[in-house]
Amino acid sequence: MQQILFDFLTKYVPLTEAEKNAIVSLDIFRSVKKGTVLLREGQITKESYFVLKGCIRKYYVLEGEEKTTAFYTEMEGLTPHCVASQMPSEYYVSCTEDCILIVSNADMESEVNGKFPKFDTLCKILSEERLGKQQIDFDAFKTSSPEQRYLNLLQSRSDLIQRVPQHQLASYLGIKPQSLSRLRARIIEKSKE
Amino acid sequence: MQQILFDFLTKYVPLTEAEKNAIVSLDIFRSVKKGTVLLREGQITKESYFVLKGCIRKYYVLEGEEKTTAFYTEMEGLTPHCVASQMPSEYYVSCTEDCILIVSNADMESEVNGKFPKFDTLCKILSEERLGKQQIDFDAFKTSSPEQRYLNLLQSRSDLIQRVPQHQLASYLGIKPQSLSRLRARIIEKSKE
DNA sequence: CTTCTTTCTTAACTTAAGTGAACGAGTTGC
DNA sequence: GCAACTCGTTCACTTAAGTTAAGAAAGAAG
Repeated sequence: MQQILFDFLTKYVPLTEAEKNAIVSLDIFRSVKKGTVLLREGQITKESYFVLKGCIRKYYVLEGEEKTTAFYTEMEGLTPHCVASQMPSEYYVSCTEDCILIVSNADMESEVNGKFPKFDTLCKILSEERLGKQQIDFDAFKTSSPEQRYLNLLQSRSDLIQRVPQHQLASYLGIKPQSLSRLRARIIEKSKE
Repeated sequence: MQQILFDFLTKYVPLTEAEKNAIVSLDIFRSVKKGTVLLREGQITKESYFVLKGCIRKYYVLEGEEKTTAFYTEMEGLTPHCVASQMPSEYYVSCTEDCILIVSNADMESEVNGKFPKFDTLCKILSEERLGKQQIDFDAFKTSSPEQRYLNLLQSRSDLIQRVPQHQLASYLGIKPQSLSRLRARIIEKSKE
């Protein structure tokens, strides 16, 4: 399991054996059961989550309704907003599948950064990469209709459509579950012609 | 003008006189006329833009139509996706007003970072702050209707509604100009009751 | 000042998403 | 095995956004 992490990291920066051992000694690997809530609305945490296996989900509860805004799967990470702001979280984070996660602590990170400046560079690269990717995603969302968004998802992250409940997918696409059902029926109808 | 920049920067990290002089000597301040296109689709640039005064706008041209996805006003910055990827840009950047900008070059930045490691820290803080803010914005966009988005904009960035053409605002809200007109009329109608 | 263009609004009509309700399939728990 | 629950789908109806077109208002150019 650790090897998966090292394979991922060394794509960005080379790591010495000492550095690898330092990472392992942090004891950050954690197995989590499906349905576990990692963060609740109102909580303040210093933990960030990185998915090695499985899928975690971020959602708001607005007027009693769950609104899913993001899924994180293999090799994707989530640092809750409240980690930086130290304000109560506006949203929940939970596991939609059994997961193997890396759970890291903000304090711990700064300590590691002190010892290995390389990690600072790594964090900067990763955060800028994510910022760029997210901007593209946001732009695509703004400029397309629900149907286009669904077709787009089918292209870019078709695994999500298989592994995630439809009603969670719906709010991820910015619509209601009924509309997603209808939209899918419409697409199938079109493809028959 | 330079003082505005220093005031902004020293909110994040303290700066020595030497560092301030180093910044000034880079000759990065630029006055730009309204309507100037800073980046075109298909171009590859290494320039980032930071707005000291005025407003710049990011837009796609899809099927002959302009789709505005972001505005950057005072103390906001834009690093085009193509700076990191070195792939042709998918979008345009232009000035919606006369602007005073800081135009910085990726090569230049790494040079400055070498001399003053503090700037590396500053970049990391700024990029993480922007990432967090953008995630919140994206979530709010996904979980709300066009009308709610407009009311939200009225609260959080009412200046934009005054200073930016309606048809650009419309695609920023993910709708057509006609729908924005109608939506505004609807809101006024409601408030009369 | 006049002309041309861009921008904004309004209207009628079409299309798609929201809403509320109902139904069957699959789970869970007793 | 049966009741309770969740989940996905379908239907009828309502509401809002897309589309096409036309006209008024404001700006820019000559």
